[in-house]
Amino acid sequence: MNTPSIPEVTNAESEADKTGEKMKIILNLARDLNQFCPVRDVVHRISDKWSLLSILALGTHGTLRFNQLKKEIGDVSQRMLTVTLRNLEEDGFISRKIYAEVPPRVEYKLTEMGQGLMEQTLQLADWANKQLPQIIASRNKFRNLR
Amino acid sequence: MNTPSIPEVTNAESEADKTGEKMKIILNLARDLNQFCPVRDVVHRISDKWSLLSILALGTHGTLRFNQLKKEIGDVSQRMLTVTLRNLEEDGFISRKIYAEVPPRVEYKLTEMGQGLMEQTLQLADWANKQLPQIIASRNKFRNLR
DNA sequence: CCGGATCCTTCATGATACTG
DNA sequence: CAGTATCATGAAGGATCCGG
Repeated sequence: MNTPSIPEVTNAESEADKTGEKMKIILNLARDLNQFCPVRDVVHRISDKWSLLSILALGTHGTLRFNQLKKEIGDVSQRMLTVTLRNLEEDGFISRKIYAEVPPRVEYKLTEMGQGLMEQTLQLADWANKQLPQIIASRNKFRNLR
Repeated sequence: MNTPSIPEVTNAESEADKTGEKMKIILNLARDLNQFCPVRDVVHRISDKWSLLSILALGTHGTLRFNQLKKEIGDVSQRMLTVTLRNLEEDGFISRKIYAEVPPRVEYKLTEMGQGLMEQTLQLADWANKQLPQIIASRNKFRNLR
């Protein structure tokens, strides 16, 4: 029905104000390491080796079967792709549809929330790309000082 | 019954376009696992156990000495905090100023890029918070189906 | 006070073999 | 085709001791 679009928060001026608010929230949430921390949780989910690639592949192609996805990603083992997909499914980022056929067929696609996650990730990616030269420079500088 | 607010489709087309562009970029970058991948790199940097908390603590307090930072975070070991700070420093997210005194004093603070990283993280955190109920619901549902 | 060096534990990843 | 089961391994995290 509705493709999740990004709300108009990305204003440079109001961002400073909102940053303060957000900071309080995340600080409280991040501090309680023993409790449920959504931020750490989401970061952890996308930080493993294959989740991002899986999400991006599904985001690009819409719907993929297991082996299509495997081929698309390339060097992922069967086991790790299964694990990755289960985790993403568990959190509701992808949906899994099983067809009772012979041979079996299973189709994966992003849920609406999964698309939201992808967009968040793309924003971060966008930022990361812009910082890339500076990061590389910083690393080289750091190396030379040691 | 508070579903996370999904904005209406205001400018779905331009957003979709932008997303498509970004996707191509990140896909190419993410695919070359052997090469340098800024996205994976940044995600990896903030996904370890203490980086986020360190960044947030410094973002909140501006400048902190080592033990202040350690106390602020709470349950981090001396070693891991050192490692974390070195990594963040290496990439240029924090700066480290050493005072040649006895006893030694070292002050840490976010660089400009570090503040940018924090803001990116806060945006992700904001999104994660909104999705939290849905994620929890999905997990419970998943558990019950097994 | 800050942090390097060492050793140890735990967990994610992966190679391989097997199954409905 | 799409998994599950088992075993091996390497990296991350952590405890502890040492040093400037």
